[in-house]
Amino acid sequence: MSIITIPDIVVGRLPIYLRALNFLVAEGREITSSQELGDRLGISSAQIRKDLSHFGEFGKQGTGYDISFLRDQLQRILQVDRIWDVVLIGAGDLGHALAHYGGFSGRGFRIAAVFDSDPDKVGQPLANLVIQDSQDLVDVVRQQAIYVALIATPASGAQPVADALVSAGIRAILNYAPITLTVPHGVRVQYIDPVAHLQRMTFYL
Amino acid sequence: MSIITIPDIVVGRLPIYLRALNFLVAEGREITSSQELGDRLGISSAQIRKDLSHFGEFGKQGTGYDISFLRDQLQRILQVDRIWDVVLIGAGDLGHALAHYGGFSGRGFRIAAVFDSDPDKVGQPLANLVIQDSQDLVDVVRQQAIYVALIATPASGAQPVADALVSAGIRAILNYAPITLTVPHGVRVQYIDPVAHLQRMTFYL
DNA sequence: TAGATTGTTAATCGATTAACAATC
DNA sequence: TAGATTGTTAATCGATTAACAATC
Repeated sequence: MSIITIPDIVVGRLPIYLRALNFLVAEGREITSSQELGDRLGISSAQIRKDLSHFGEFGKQGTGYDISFLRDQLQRILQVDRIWDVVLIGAGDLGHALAHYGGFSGRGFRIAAVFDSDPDKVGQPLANLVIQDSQDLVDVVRQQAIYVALIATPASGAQPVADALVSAGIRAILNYAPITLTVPHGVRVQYIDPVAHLQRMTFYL
Repeated sequence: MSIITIPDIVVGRLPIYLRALNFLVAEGREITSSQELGDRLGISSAQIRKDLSHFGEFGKQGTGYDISFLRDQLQRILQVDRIWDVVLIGAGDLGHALAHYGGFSGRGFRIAAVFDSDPDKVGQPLANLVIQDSQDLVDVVRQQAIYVALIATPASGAQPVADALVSAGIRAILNYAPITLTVPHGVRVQYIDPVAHLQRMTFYL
């Protein structure tokens, strides 16, 4: 038996390729090349071809890639040729910004429920939703069969929320709280910490 | 002549180490080890020791690391033992969330100016600032000697804004717009695209 | 001292790139 | 056909890990 695994670093570049292809589609372009794509993204053309070769043959020698076709293929590979319901925990400023963000739909995601533990917020409307009580988080996530979560709570609440999410069946967490989460094997976590990104740059200034 | 360069991937982990050390300080802890730090972060102890060894010797054999001391050293290395003024462009939902975010101060940053191109927003207060006209962006950034920027505009505006920022002397850009920016050598860019992070995880679901 | 943990070396592992045959 | 660009191989490059002497 042979298990073929795709390097995670390759998976991480696919959304960037997809984003660029959508941009090219919006520009009205029909054909591109690994060279052009690489120039735009600051990635070598060889790397793009190698990355794509893990999944199949999507181009034509001498011509390049049909942009719409390659986009469809990447959407399929990343499983965003469907819409994923997402649960949002935390209805503070960041939660509000995420709830109003127009960029999820069209790229495979929809915020389907919002939770907060503040009694003053529970019951209030947020975008097209109503803020629910965090006490009901596990039940609702389980019942609605939601597998993707955004954590937008203060750092102190993030680990307990993550534990609850995992027990409710969540499989992917995007964590905005500036803390490293501990989750069981099989649950994926990505982090967004703007300060960490800034600090990575000030090193060079 | 020999140029010793630190791998960027190492620089990228330092803010994670720093964050964990601050967490340990908050817990009242005084000493830690590469083993404990690695367990918390999901990183091997060897990697942590190797990363730190690029910058000096910060530990004691048999004992480990003095948490406060190592934190101070990392702050110095990352140059966040000072406060960097940051300019924020875009006063939409995300801009509001960033302006109100309490996590910048204490980690080396302070939003010092906010800009938007919408005449209805210019002049309005936002957190402890007043939204300024994007037309004045270059002048203000230059005069206040700001080197770090947050782009929180729609995708369509991000590249022109980046061009203006570069001409104003900005050296580090954290870009929330879902688009790859083209900037001159010497200007650093980091990206935050929540959808890209989510797509990287749905691949595995 | 005995036990523990660092800093560093060398080996391993994995990712990137250069190059080119295949072919549109 | 001539020119262009893919997909793939092999070489290079770089990052991670295992192991251990040094030493607190």
